[in-house]
Amino acid sequence: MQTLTKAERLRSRKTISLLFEKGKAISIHPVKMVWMQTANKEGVILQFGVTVPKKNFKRAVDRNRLKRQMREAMRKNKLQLKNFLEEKNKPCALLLVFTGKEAVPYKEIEDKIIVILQRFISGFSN
RNA sequence: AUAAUAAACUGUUCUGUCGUUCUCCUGCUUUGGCGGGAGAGAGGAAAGUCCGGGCAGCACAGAGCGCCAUACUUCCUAACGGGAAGUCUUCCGCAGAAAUGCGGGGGAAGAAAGUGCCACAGAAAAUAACUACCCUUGUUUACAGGGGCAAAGGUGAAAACGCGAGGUAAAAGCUCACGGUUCCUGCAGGUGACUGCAGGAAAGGGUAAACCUUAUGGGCUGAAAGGUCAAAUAAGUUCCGGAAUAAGCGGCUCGUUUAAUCCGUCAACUGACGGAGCGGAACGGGUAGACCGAAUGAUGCUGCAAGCAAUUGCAGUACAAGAUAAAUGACAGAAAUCUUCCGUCAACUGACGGGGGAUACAGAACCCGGCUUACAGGUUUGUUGUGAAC
RNA sequence: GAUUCCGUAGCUCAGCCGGUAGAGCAUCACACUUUUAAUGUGGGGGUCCUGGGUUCGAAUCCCAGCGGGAUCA
Repeated sequence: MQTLTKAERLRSRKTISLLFEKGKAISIHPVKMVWMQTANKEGVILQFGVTVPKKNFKRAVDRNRLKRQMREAMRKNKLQLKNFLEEKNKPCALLLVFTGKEAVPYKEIEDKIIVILQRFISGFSN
């Protein structure tokens, strides 16, 4: 299912600030992913959020568009990750940060996110 | 016809797949959710946060001082530093010999209440006097002292009303004619700023986006305001109730008096049903949280009327986003508009076919009224240039 | 969402109640030295963020914009 429900979004301010403090990062230009394990309170195996710094993109329109594209790429490609995490029973929180200075086409964002997820899965096993 | 420029209006459409927020209907369920269907889902500037309000909390006897903002007139408005219509003045463009007219931009309380400042140059930058001119004293030319004057010279952004005549030792609004400026008075027009005419007075550089004076307005803070709840409660859902409710009085588990609402449908003079609201019971989530504030309003649209207009009144009609690490999207295809290239027809402009490119500025964050700024393409109007025809 | 400050030489900053824009470091040339560094002497380098306005005159005063920073749970 390529859905994206409210429970799958990372909404807690506390978790987000914790992620920036203690989370581990995987970076492939122009996207950086911060992740950490969480306690499985709500029965959700995976929570993620997206963010674009205001410093690099002044216009709200540009930021919103990049966030939508990243969210869309995640929505399409998260199924494999979800199954993997369910096998291990290790709930995780992810945060995707767009670190590039200029906007890139959607295709590139999607490819890079797929690479990041694969690296995350292979790195998590070890 | 075309190009430039200014203003106003407008702000691309459709289909497919997957997905998202809210509302309604519905199925399953461990009551937490999961699935299906339908509907609604960014702007003219949502932006900048430059003004003005609503709203909320706090403060508050009255007056004064201080601080901030505004400043021609009349009107509009909830209010405004906004808007409309005007007055005077100045600058730019065009027409014209000029007067003046048309279009556009700026300015206008007070410099005649007081204080300050005006570099360099210049005698002097605001109680003027260097050269020069005139009178006079020292024996005479020269030179020096005293006095008069402000016409001529040069400096400067700016030099003490302009010009002519009279006048004088030499001069000077010192006097007079003409002209200009400011103020006062009267008359006429206008709601008014102001304009015209007549009379009188005065000589006074600039600067208030220097201090300031006058008038008017402003209590302070800002939704991160503020409120309810938070380890068993709030919101919500389901079921039940019909005076269970509210206020006052009486020491008060109760009694008594008064009041007992609003909306919709059906019936018909007083009821029934449903909902809001009220009471009770059960269930009931998260934890930097939930809910209220918070989506019916100075609201939009249409028509009529008043007004030059901004705007206002009346009637009808509509309900039109509500997110919160923050929804309204991603991808693909087609159409439309603009532009460019090639080919054909045709003949200097277009038609047809094909290929390429572009479709802006920009994302609600409590809500309104303005202002400012950004903006592809299109439409309309004004001005100017060029070309053609008459 | 709200409040507030700043923008001047390549860099860090003065100058900000108006009158020709400066300092330190850097850079260039010369001297000193066998050479380099250090030192000394001299020089160059500025749309004072942009546009408009007030004024005789604006980096400075006023208005609008652009860019950057800080604070408020």
